[in-house]
Amino acid sequence: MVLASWRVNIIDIAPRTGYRSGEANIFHFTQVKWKRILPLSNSSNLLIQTMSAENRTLLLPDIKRVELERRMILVEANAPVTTIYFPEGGIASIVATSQNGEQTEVGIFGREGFSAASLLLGSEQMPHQTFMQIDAPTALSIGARQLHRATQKSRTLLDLLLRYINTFMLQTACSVVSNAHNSIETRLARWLLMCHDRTDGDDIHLTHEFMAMMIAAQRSGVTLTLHILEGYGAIKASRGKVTITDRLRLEKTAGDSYGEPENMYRQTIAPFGK
Amino acid sequence: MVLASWRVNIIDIAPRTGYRSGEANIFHFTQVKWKRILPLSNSSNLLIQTMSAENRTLLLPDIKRVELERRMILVEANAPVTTIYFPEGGIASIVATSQNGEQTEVGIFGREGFSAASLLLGSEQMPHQTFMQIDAPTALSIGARQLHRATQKSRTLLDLLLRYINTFMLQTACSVVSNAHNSIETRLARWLLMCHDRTDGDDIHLTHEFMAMMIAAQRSGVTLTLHILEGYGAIKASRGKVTITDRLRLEKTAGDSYGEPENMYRQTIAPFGK
DNA sequence: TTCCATTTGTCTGATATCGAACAGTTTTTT
DNA sequence: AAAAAACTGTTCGATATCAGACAAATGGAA
Repeated sequence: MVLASWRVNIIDIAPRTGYRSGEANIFHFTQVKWKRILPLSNSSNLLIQTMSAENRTLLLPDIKRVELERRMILVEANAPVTTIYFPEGGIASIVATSQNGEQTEVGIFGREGFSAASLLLGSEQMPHQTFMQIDAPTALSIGARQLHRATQKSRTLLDLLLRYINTFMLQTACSVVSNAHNSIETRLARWLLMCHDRTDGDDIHLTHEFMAMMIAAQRSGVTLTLHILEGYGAIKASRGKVTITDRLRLEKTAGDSYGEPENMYRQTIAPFGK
Repeated sequence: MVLASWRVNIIDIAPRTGYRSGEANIFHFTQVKWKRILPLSNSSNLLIQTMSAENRTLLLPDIKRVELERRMILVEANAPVTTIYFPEGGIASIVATSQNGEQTEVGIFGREGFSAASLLLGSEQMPHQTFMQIDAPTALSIGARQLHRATQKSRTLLDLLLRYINTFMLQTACSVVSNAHNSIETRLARWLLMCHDRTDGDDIHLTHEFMAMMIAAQRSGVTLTLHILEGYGAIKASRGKVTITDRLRLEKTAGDSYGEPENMYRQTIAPFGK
């Protein structure tokens, strides 16, 4: 059973439910906590940071600051989006579910992006689910309708968000290439780098099972590959956690599968990553 | 050597050059012929067809009708786009080239779309190349600057084109999934269906080598798989040509890897496909 | 017609990854 | 503290696909 907690923001009522690997849909909702609003200009979401003061002022009345915990669903598949989130940390994952229950990641975003981007491309719903993979300390949330209205009032706001969508499209395109040609080792290195860019510090809290889904591989293959990367001295793996110890070594392993979307983000939006 | 014929429209000066398989970049330019302008409302490009008469009027002064022949490059990788094409037939392919020279298709479009869509997302250049895979009888062309200006004047025009971009993003996302989990057989079936949707009749003129690149497989694997599909009675293959004889059978083979973007196009833009 | 580039058919062994299993370890729940 | 659940380490045979080769067939060019 999956509760649609994303429909409304709820204060401390939803006990964190466990999940079983192997179930068709393992991502259950979890709680959403309200936080007081700080000045938007202090937001660590890069898009909020980058936009003009006027655009921030335009959004301000409709924005709330919330906490996004692990496994919370931000966008339900095939259901209208009501709330948009601009994470101020953490990592969200967009996944497609096949008829046989297989889940495949088609993209990730963190404080450099926002959820349900395709709303701005005119579609209220998509066949993909978006959920938090790693806690966001906080995120700014705004009603879908309110955001939509703001982008109609301000063309510069729309343009900024569209530029982000462009980098996200490029990320997806790179995943097409990576899934087509790269080894598990390369894919995992690329993916760890993408997570590293979006987190503070060098620790990534995730299980092998999760990573397996993200890079479209077997769980046992991930365990094996993590050992190889550990052999290079690039990472250190422990239960539920991977620590990046030598980023350059990891970049070497990822080769040209990593970097294009990140560079485009830097060129067209704002400084990003490590 | 790749000549940048896409920079200007040229009348009958460029002899069609041959190509050798195995070269780093096998796609050479070919000729562009001018055609007289017919009323835009008669265009078989679905976006042009679908937009309001006002939006067509807005574009009209800047539009030319041209022929796009096989292997012509519509968008050069990492170079500013100057001309946008709305095909009235044929198929264009967007490919990424890795450092080792491997080419991977990240998407296709025909008369349902237009080239260099990311222009509207604010980027003048992308690391991908777009070229004609199958002749377009004709296409409507317009300067990048002119199109950009038109979308700033008309929000409804922009919205229509953004809706198309959304379906294209979904197509790319489906390719991520397909490359991750589907067999060559499934991938090829999906890809043939996508081509079938965009062509008149049931013949698709392409070599196995091309198809191999498109679905990220070996050429010999494609030959083998075509025989399997032929065994089902789904297609008939001959030199340089695949004929779809049983589309339903092909859809069965493709399973749920095919259909999502096509359905979204139908729901949000216009009738499409077969 | 003859020639030659292109395309297809068909092998081969090599190998990365799958898919599944099970034991051992750590964490959470009761 | 005991029990259950979750996670990791490791193995192993099966297999889809790779990667490369070469001959045969086709079609356009000379």
